[in-house]
Amino acid sequence: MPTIHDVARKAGVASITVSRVINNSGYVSEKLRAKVNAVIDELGYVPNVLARSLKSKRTNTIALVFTDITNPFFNILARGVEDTAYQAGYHVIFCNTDETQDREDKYIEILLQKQVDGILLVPADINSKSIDIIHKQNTPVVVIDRYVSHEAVDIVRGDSEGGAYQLTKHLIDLGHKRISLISGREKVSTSVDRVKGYQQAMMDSGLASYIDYFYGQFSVQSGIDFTNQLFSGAEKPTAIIGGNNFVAVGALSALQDMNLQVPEDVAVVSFDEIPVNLIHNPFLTAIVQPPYEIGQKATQLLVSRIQDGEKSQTPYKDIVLPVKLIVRPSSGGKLEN
Amino acid sequence: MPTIHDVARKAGVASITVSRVINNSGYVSEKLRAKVNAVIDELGYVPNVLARSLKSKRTNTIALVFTDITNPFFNILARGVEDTAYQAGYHVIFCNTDETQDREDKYIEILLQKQVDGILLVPADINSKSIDIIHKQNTPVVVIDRYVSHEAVDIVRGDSEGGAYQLTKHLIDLGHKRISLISGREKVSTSVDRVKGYQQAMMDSGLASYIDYFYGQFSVQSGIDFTNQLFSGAEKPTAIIGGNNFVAVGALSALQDMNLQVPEDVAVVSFDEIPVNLIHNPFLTAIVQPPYEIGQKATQLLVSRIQDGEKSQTPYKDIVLPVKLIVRPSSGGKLEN
DNA sequence: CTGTTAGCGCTTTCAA
DNA sequence: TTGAAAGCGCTAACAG
Repeated sequence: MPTIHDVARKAGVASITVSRVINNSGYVSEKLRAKVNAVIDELGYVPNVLARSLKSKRTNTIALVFTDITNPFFNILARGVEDTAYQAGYHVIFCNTDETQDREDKYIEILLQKQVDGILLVPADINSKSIDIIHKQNTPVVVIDRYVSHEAVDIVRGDSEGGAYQLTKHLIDLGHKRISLISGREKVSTSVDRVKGYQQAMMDSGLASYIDYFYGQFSVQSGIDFTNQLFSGAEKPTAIIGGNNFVAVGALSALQDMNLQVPEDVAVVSFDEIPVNLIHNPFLTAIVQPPYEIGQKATQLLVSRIQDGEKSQTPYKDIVLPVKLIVRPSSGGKLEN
Repeated sequence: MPTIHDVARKAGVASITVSRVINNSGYVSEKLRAKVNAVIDELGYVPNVLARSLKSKRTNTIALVFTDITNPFFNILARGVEDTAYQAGYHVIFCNTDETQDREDKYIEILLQKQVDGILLVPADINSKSIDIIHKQNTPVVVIDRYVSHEAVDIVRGDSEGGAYQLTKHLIDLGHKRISLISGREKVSTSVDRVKGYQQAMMDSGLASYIDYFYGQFSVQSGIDFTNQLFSGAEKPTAIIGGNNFVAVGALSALQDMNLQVPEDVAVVSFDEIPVNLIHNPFLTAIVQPPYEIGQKATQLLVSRIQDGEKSQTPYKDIVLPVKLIVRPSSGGKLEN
C-alpha cells in the first residue's frame, strides 16, 4: 500500500502538497496538481482515512443500534437512516441487539472505541444505561422509536399512545366491546404507550370493565400464544389488537388454526403494517407509523448535533411523528350488535 | 477524552504499561494492573481503536455492499452476515446501492479509504470493475448472490439455474404449457441463470416453442407491467414465473386488478419467498434460497481470507448452495387439459 | 504557492 | 517485570 509519502517522493514534492491535492485545500499550482494526480493514478494510491481521523477527530461514521433488521418497520427505518447519512457524508454501522441489554452494552462499548461521530439508539430497555455512557464520551446520541427514563436526550418516535387510541376507537365504533390488546415487553415505552392509548379509549367509551391487555413480546410466537390463551377462556374477545405487525400475524395464524374467520368471527387490527410491496392484497387494518421518516429525522437531528458540537445549547427534543389509521378488511364492517 | 497517556501519568506508569493492561498482553504485576484499572475507571478512559488500527493495519470492520436492505431476501442475508461477523469479532458497515453502479463505485472507494478488512459484494453489474479495484488494495472480497465475468474471486450464491428448472418443471408437471417468465435485469447473473434454467426445462419437455421470457427488474412494478403486457396480447399464458418475490407480488396484484383468479385462471410461482413471519397464510409456490446461510457462509469465507492473509493460496471458490421447491396454493392443482 | 515541524493515540521493538 | 524511543499515515500551524 503506497502512502502519501510514496506519492510525494515520486512526484518530487512534500507530502503536504499531496495532501492539499487530494483534499482540494490550500493553493497548489496546476502544474504540481497534475503531476501529483498522475503519480496517484500510477501508484493506485488510496488515502488512509484512519490516519486522517486520528488527527481530525472525526470518522464520518455513525451507528444505528437497534433490535432487528429483519422487521420491515426497522429495515425501512434503516433505509431512511442510510440514505440521509449518505447524503450528509456519513457511513452507517448497523448493530442488531435483538432487544437484549447485553448485546446493546457490548455494541455501545465497541462503537465508542471506534470513535463513531454519533449513535442512533433503539434502547432495549426503558432504563438503559447506554445514554449516560455515550454522553460521558461527549458523543451525540439520538434515541429512536422509544423514550427512556433518562430525560436529557433527543428522541424521535411515532405516536404510539395516540395511535392505539385511534385503533381502539375504530373497533369501538364498529360495535366491539370485548377488545383485547396483546402488547410487547413492558420494558419498552411503545408497549406501555399502546396500552395507555387503548385504556384511555376504552374508558372514554364507558368500556372500562372490558379492558383486557397483556404484555408479551413483539413477535409472531407471542401473538400466537396469547391468542390461544384468549380463546381458551370463557370470555372470548370479538376483536384483537396486535401490539405490532408480528403479533398481529401471529394472531391471524392462531385464529386460522382455530378455524375462526377474520373479520367475521374476530376482528384483528395491528400497529405497523406489512409493507405493501410484500403482499398483493393488504388485509390488516393498522396504525401506520412512518419508519422512513423517523430514520430520516433522527439522522438529521444527529448530524446537526454532531456538526454543531459543544457550542450548541439547543434543548433536547422529543419529536413525535403522527401516525395514520388505514382501514382494511381485517377489522370488518359494523357489527349488528 | 482522556488518552492512554493521561491514564499512565495519573497511575504513575508508562503508557506502554497501560497498553499491556487493556490488551492483556505482556507481563504486568498485579499491583500495577490494579492501579491502572482503577485510574481507567476513574477517568472513564476508552481506548481509541483508530490509533490502534493505524499501527496494526486491522480495523476489525468488514462491509456489506448490496442492493437493498428492504428486500426480505437481503435483510435476512444481512442478519446472517452480522451474526457471523459479530462472533468473529468484526463489525459490519452496510451499504445499499439500489443496483446502481455509480453508488457501488462510490461506496467501494470510501470503504477502501476506511481500511475495512474485507468486503462482501453483491455487484450491480456482471461486469463490475469493483473486484479489480478492491484486489488492487490487497483487500479480500467475497461476491454474494451473483457471479461476475471476473473469475478470480470467491463467490457464494444460490442455485438459480437449478431452481428455475425445478420451478418450471413443477408447472409443466401440472399440465401448463404457456409458461412465461418475468426475470430481472440482464446485467445480473441471477436473472440470466433463471432464464437458462427455465429454457432448459421447457426444451427438455418439448415446449421450446412456448418459451417466453422477459428481462425487466426485480421489482413489484416490473411484475405489474409485464403481467399487464402479457395479458394484453392474444396468446395469454396459463402460468407466470416471477423472477423474484417482488415480481411475483406485482404479478399477483396485476392479475387481481384484471379479476383473474390465482391459481384457477393463472398459476403464479416465485423465486424467493415472503418470509412466513410476515404473512399468516403463505400462498406463493416458490423456490426458496437460504439467505441466512448464504450470508453466513460468505462471511466465514471472507473472515478466513482475512485471517489467512497473503500466505493463503487456496484457490478461489464458487460455492453454490442448494435451493428448495415449496409448493403452496398459488401453483394450483393439476390442470385437466 | 510550497515546505518543515510536530503530533494525533497507540504499540512494536529494544533495552534496562 | 517495566520503560524509552520510534513510527503507523496524515494534516494543522507556521515559515518561507
